[in-house]
Amino acid sequence: MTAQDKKTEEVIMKAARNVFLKKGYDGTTMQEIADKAGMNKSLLHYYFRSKDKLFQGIFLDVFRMFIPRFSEIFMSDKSIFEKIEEFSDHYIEMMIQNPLMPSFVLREISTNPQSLVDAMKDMGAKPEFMIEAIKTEIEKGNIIEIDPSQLLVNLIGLCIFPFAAKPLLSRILFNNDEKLYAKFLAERKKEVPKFINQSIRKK
Amino acid sequence: MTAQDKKTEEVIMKAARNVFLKKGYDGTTMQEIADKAGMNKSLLHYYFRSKDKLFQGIFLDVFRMFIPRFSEIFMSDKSIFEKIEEFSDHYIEMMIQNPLMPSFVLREISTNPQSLVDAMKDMGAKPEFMIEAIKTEIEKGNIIEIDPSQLLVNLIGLCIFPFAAKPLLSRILFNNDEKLYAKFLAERKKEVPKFINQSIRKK
DNA sequence: ACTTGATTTAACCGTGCGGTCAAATATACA
DNA sequence: TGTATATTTGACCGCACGGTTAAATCAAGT
Repeated sequence: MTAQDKKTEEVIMKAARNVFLKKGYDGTTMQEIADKAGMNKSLLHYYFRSKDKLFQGIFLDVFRMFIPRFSEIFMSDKSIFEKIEEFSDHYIEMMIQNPLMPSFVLREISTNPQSLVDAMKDMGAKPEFMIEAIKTEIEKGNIIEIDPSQLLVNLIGLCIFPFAAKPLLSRILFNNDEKLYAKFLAERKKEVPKFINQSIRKK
Repeated sequence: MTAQDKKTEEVIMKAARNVFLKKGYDGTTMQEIADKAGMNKSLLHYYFRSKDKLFQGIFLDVFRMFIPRFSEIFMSDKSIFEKIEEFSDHYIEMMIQNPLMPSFVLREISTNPQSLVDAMKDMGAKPEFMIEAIKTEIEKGNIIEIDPSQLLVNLIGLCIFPFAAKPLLSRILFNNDEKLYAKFLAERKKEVPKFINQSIRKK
């Protein structure tokens, strides 16, 4: 009962996640999810009351993958350079494993951004920690003077952007050669922190 | 006749652009465009045969704004540092004027990326020029060794990302204070090239 | 075996979508 | 002014959407 219950629910969630990730909320129909899950459309409404409820669950799940190590990495006692290396490595690898996530999140954040920010805070992701960590490093003279918000956005942007713009970039840069683009992304795990640290390290 | 014609067509285009930019292709209905344009829904089909045709026109128009100065900037005989400054300044300013463009383009590129790349090439945007320009600078020893593709993606990403992620970033960093976020974006016009040039300049 | 409650199905509902069409109106020219 | 042509409208179509419901099926306890 409960076992079968969990299983059905998970089958639905998995199918819904795939379709929502690919097509976004508006582009997805309950029928398509039901087909992919191999069951009747009514069953989706039996387990999740509405398309909206189903989506909220999926979206929070996906978004949650972004959050947890955010603060953790920045609260360690390692150097800022190592933190940036760890951050880049961890998040780029995660997005290599889940390449549709960035576009999906960027696409859907405009719908209800506030609830997302609230969810973030509930999960314990406090960006102030990161801002503070950067500020401290500047005061200690370990890195050059820079607006911490600018640096933080640089770091996040450099990691996420190549995934969000993949359909264009892979064609423009590599004639749509998947292998080459995968290699390009993998190299960014080292390239991004190198690029940043070169910029902020005192000469 | 032609004058009124142009006017109606432009009214439609403008309304369509606004709605499409905000809600994307799937989230937009012909009825809403007609309402915003203050006319009958059938008139949209009279001027543009279908939702798809109307969208294609809008999208190419919007996308075209991104392209023209792309190659131009990189083909001048200025230094690579100045090119990066010009690029950042021009494109960030353009996105400040059209803040919905980045999310819109990123959202819709997955639908038919190839036709976009073709359109780009038709417009004379040859990314190879930029890649070559960077390669030359490396060979001349003006900047450090770096994969030109990586540097190019860094530049573009640093410019675009803060616009694509605005709903989240403005809340996380500035408690959703529009004025503060506008200031943050304006500062990036100087901050991005400074950040990049610091990283690639030989010590 | 029978009953009870949870799960799954098929048939259906109202709504809003993109799109069509014939009639009405405005425009231009003779 | 009359007529042909371009523009604009309102009524309508078929369809697929999200969602509901009542009946069928399944699982478990007695």
